[in-house]
Amino acid sequence: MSKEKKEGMEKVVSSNFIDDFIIEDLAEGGRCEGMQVHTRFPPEPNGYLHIGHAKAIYIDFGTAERFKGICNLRMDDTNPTKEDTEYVDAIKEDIHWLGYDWDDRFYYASDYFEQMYDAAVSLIKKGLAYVCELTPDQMRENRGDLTTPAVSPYRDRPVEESLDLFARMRAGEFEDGKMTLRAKIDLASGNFNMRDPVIYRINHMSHHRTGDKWCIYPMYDFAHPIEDALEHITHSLCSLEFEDHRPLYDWVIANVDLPSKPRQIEFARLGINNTVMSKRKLRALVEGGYVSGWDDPRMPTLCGLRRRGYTPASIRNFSERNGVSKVNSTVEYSFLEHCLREDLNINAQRVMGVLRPLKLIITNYPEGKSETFEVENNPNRPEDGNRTVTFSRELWIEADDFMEEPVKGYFRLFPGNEVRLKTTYIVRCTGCEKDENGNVTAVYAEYDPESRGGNPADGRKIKGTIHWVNAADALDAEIRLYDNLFTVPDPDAGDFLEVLNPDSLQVLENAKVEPSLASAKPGDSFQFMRQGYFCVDNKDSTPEHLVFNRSVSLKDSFKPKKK
RNA sequence: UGCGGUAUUGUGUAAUGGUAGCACGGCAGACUCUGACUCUGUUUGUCUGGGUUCAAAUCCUAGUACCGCAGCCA
Repeated sequence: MSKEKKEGMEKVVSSNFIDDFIIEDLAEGGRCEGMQVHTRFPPEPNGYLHIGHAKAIYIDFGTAERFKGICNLRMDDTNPTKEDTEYVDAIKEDIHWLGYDWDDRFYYASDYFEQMYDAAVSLIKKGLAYVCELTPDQMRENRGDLTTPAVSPYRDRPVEESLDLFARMRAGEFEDGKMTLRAKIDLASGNFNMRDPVIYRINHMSHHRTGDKWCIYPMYDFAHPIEDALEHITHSLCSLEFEDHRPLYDWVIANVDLPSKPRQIEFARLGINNTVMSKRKLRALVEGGYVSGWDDPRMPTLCGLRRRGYTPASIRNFSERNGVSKVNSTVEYSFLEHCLREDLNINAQRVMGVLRPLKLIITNYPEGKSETFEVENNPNRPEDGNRTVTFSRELWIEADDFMEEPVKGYFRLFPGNEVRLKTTYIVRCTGCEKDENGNVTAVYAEYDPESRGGNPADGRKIKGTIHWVNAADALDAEIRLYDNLFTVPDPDAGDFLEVLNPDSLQVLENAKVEPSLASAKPGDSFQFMRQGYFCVDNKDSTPEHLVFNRSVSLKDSFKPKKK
């Protein structure tokens, strides 16, 4: 769906309700006629970004992009008790990785503490703010309820007195929790955010950037509109739970002298099934040792998804195709996987890797002989060229590509059946060898020398093609297979730790992969033919000990039919 | 009981008074040196009841359900 903006403007593709509002605002006589759209992404530096943030990033940066506007990156660091500088770089890295950039517009809310203080003073002078001495407990008791108004005995404190107390709050004369600065709005409002909200609190704690310069800090509701206005943000996009805060946002904009008047628009945040997204729960997974860290490949964090093998394009597509609305919704995890497969199918090089190796011995192929074949790297991109694979008498094949007694519909290797070994020869299974427990230890086959290149001389149809690696020069590899972290679609419904999937990680120590993978770099993605997409682990893989993560399996429509 | 939101197929999202469409999933088939990819077909939907209109997902009205809000968090 595309929509025409007013005369002279570019076409906006992929319109949503936010775009519609902006189009209105930009129109003749609109709120920001003639202005450049200016948004911001304002994370609090208190944790790692996750796939839910990717949606917000897509909306903030993407909306600006569609309107040929700009988007700032701003650390919303108004609460020193929760924030740390360690997260700042990780946040920047993740945003850049996704493919977005803020040029030189990187800011901190703490850059504006002085202006915010002045703004607070101006409110006091206007009689629109007062110093309140209710303790946190007392304030809770006096908040009233749904139908009963709140009360504060300090509401009518003279301006001069509030001015004096506020200055002394800043000077550090009072201990934490002793007093607050409150906006004087409406103690009887049905919207609790308007019942004289606290806009400054005392907190004697070092801030990660301003150190000990301040011992009073502005609250989000007071700080955010000021940050937005000072940066000339035209549209402040945030998630639905701030809808109730918009009247307060607008109140601050209306009552503080500011250089611009931003508009807040709220959208629904992203939910995905079979995982959790709250910072608190992700932290519990890390700190409880249920995962190896914030970048564990099972985590929905951006660093986890990156390590898992997710590409920036797949996540951007996922975000874009989910759309933007005000409906709380939960997207199926399989859609994220689809977006990854779609990208990697086009771009990932094909290789052969055997996850659970089983020896195949071609009894009529001469011992000591070997020959080479050229294989295309990616059938979707001929320009990616070919590579060479070596074939000889002993190969590794996938254990489940052989069944001594085939199920109905099975057309891989079983005694008497013919199968093609990818790009090389057709072989007919002649039997297998078993140990004393009945486990198959090797499979025997005879090859058809006339089928070099994969096609039989007489034109007979061969249904199955299986992948293999040459035993003589195969590389050992560790392969990590991942499954959902949780066994239920909605782990948030109850105690999420109760429904952890005990089998979310499976390690295969003895995989065999083709020698071309020796030069693979950390993070490189490949399609292991007939298996799935795998990437070189960006932490644990070394040339001596290759480690691959399965990013996502290939779809598999084979269902053994029970007769 | 107050305030603010939201309801379109299994899931997500379009349609802004004029054929309810798209994507994912599912099912069936074609193709195939990946049981992949690709292609084709197919299934299922406007929260409910009234009303306005030639025509309603859309407007009006009365309900219902769900989500969020009573931090000195963001």
